[in-house]
Amino acid sequence: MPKTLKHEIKADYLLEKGMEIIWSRGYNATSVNDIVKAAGVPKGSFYFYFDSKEDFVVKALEKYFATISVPALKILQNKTISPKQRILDFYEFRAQVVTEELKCKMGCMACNLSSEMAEHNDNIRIAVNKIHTTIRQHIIEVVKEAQDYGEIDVSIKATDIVEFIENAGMGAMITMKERQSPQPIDSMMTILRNLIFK
Amino acid sequence: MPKTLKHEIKADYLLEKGMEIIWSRGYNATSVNDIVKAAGVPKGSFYFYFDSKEDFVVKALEKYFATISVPALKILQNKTISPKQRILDFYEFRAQVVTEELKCKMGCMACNLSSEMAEHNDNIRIAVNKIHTTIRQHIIEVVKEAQDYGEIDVSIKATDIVEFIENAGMGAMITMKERQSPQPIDSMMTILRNLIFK
DNA sequence: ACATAATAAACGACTGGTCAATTATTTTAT
DNA sequence: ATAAAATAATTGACCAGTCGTTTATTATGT
Repeated sequence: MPKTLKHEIKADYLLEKGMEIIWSRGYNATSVNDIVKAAGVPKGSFYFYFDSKEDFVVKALEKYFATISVPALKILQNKTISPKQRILDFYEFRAQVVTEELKCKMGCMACNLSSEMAEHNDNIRIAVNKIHTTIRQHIIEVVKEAQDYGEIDVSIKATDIVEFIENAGMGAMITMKERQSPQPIDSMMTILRNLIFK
Repeated sequence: MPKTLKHEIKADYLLEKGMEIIWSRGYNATSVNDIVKAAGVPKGSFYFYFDSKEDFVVKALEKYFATISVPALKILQNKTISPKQRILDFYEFRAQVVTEELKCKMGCMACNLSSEMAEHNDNIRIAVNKIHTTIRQHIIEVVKEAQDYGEIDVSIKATDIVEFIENAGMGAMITMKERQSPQPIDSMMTILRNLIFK
């Protein structure tokens, strides 16, 4: 099992092309053929770079986290801005990506795969859970900062409120796809600004 | 296209057996073969009772609403109990179903199908949207009652808060499946009792 | 006899995955 | 420096099985 530079570049190209398809159509509606066709690569090559379709999706999730989630998490670390404002900026940024950049169509890749596969595929379940746990931990840290700073009520535990908001975000993305409208995301941002982080 | 009693009974039997499979595995991971095998019916018969797999799923969603959602909505109509308490009872009931009866495995059928299919199948998207809209409307009515009754703060619009909570519920069910634990649902109930409907 | 209900068999297309053969690159021996 | 050997990378043809759907035929009740 070699790991030359060229090998990694081509594997990454397959991941890049395949990620979008699986993000949009899900696991079972995406065939290996769809992926190799999108990348312009012969089908036989796929199994030189990846053990299986499942292996590909786990690695695509890792690439998703690195390219989509990490940049958003960076907003939370900007110490020149107050903790509460950083959190609002973070959610504003994600809201803008899913509604404008992704046109209310695809939602979040990890949420989609979790909903479709968590019950039936442990490797995928663990991969999405790792992503979501990491994201939550980063937000919790800043909520605690905001509580220490006196910006957010300390009467409710940071972990509980973050979990609640993150769950609301997942649901809002499903509803957004269901209505083909950014309204559920906009509505959620209003609640965040006026009720949770008032 | 006949509609005798026997016809409807057998079609309903197929829906009953197939509903659970699609609820658990989703649309693309469930084959027509899986459905007819579970019902002990020859494959050819399937297309005597249903136009297509898509038609079957739309009708399975209608059956889902009638058998799963309607009994829960009845709790909201119990006028002997205060509006706020009815809402908490309603969410408590649903929490119990998904965690205990369904063992944290299957979540909500309409949410699952919405996440998987909304972007790519308009008939299914419209069917799940109809279910979710109906459920929300019933909850909104009781929230407004509670606001008139002085039990709930009127500073936030009933539609917005209900949409937010319903979205959080969807996300909590995904997280529940992802962690194989009732904790996300329990955590949400805590927030509902102590923060939203305090 | 006749319409309706029921069914097995079959359709072409597609599935995830394998594999032997071919080509490209690197290492070794002279 | 060069030929030989070894290893790595790449490929399309192919596997057995399944997909959703259609159809021709048989069974049933009137």
